[in-house]
Amino acid sequence: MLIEHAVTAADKLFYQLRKDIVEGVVAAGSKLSEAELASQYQVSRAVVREAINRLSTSHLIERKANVGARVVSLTSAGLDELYQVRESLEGMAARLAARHMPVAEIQALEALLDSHLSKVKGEHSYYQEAGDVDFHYRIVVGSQNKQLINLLIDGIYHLVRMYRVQLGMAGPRVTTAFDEHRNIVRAIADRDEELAELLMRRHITYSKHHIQLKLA
Amino acid sequence: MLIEHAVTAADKLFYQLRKDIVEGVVAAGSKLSEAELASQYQVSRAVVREAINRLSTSHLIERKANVGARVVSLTSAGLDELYQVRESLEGMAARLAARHMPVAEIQALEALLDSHLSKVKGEHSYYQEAGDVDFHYRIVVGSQNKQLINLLIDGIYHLVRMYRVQLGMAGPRVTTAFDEHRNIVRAIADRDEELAELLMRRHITYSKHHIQLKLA
DNA sequence: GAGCGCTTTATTGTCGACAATTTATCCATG
DNA sequence: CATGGATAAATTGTCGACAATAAAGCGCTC
Repeated sequence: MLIEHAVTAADKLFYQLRKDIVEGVVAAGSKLSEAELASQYQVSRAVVREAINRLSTSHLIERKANVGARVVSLTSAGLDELYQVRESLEGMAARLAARHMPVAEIQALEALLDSHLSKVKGEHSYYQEAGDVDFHYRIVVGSQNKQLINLLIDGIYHLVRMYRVQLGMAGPRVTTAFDEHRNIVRAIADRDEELAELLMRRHITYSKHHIQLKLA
Repeated sequence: MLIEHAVTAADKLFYQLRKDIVEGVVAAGSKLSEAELASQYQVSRAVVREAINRLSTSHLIERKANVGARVVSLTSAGLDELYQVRESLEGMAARLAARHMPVAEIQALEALLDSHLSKVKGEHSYYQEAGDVDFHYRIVVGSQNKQLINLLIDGIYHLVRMYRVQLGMAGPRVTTAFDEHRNIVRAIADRDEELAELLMRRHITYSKHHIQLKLA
């Protein structure tokens, strides 16, 4: 997983807030008061404002002039829209990864799946969280399209995680998702662009249905 | 075209800077000095910083901590990456527009093309600028996917325009693009999702090739 | 003369205070 | 009692000054 090093105070608060929002520590739909956050985190309002501004890049908040910022709400329609975009972009990422991903990175990805396999047998919890994120993350990077990488990694991924974390994602899907990952990597290793995109889109569709069960 | 009403001082500066960057008044690759901009536009550094932060959402600048912000540079590779993403997203927008766009909006879009047709015969300049932007804009809105709308309208569209404006876009393409628009609208009116996406993707590919001639 | 380290300069980051705007409260009026 | 408007409170927007960091300039050493 990528390590984002916080150099400035606004960085730290931004990462902290993003984490808290994704994990629901700061509730969805709640208002972000600048003064409140400033005293709570012991920083000036300037850094709070900067952190909030950056959160809007991740589509985690909505800001209105002279009114303030609110954490986005999680809705069924919102999940649909998000996953439509995600399917399109990540499908393309898988296609481009099949075209451009260096063999070294592909082998590393296969090794990652191997390490996941052993862990899946024991504890189910690890895999579906960090493991799945890491898997998708590597494929996106493998696409070698900076525009796409930014859009997904800095953008909608966090909102995706927010839906997944807060609406839960347990059950038998853990292991079936693993097989889907296997097949996607195989398609990439075979440089089969069509299949890689198809499998990735299908994988994401399954994932959406799984989340929607909780939402409906 | 959507009217973005500037309510705060940071809004105004943001829109102004975005316009200046897209049109090349502020050169691509140049550094954005906070102090310089503050005195130049007669505002405090706080609003300059806020405006610059928002520009990064549009992918028009790159910011490094403790160093500053630079306007992005226009490269051939960057154009490729941008248009790969654009093709994917706008292709999907056309597909969703064919599925969801209200008939009233479709008729308005057809009327818009009619009005363009008459103007194309006389002066070529109008159509390719505002006309084309307006056309794509309406289809994206017609998709009725907020996530997608934000990504395109507030995001990569401005970078797309930056490439087009600064690398030029003259020549015989003006009229052929008009026919492509016609066919896309027809597919949407026919609710033919597959064809709408296909034609949109092709349309964007043509557009890219046309720009690349200037860049190579 | 080239390269390294220190000092100086310039630029960004952070802070607290004030201004402008919105929201809440309260009183008057029908 | 509901409603509307004026006032008061709270919140965001903007400002100028100071702190921290990075870049530039300078002298020293080899």
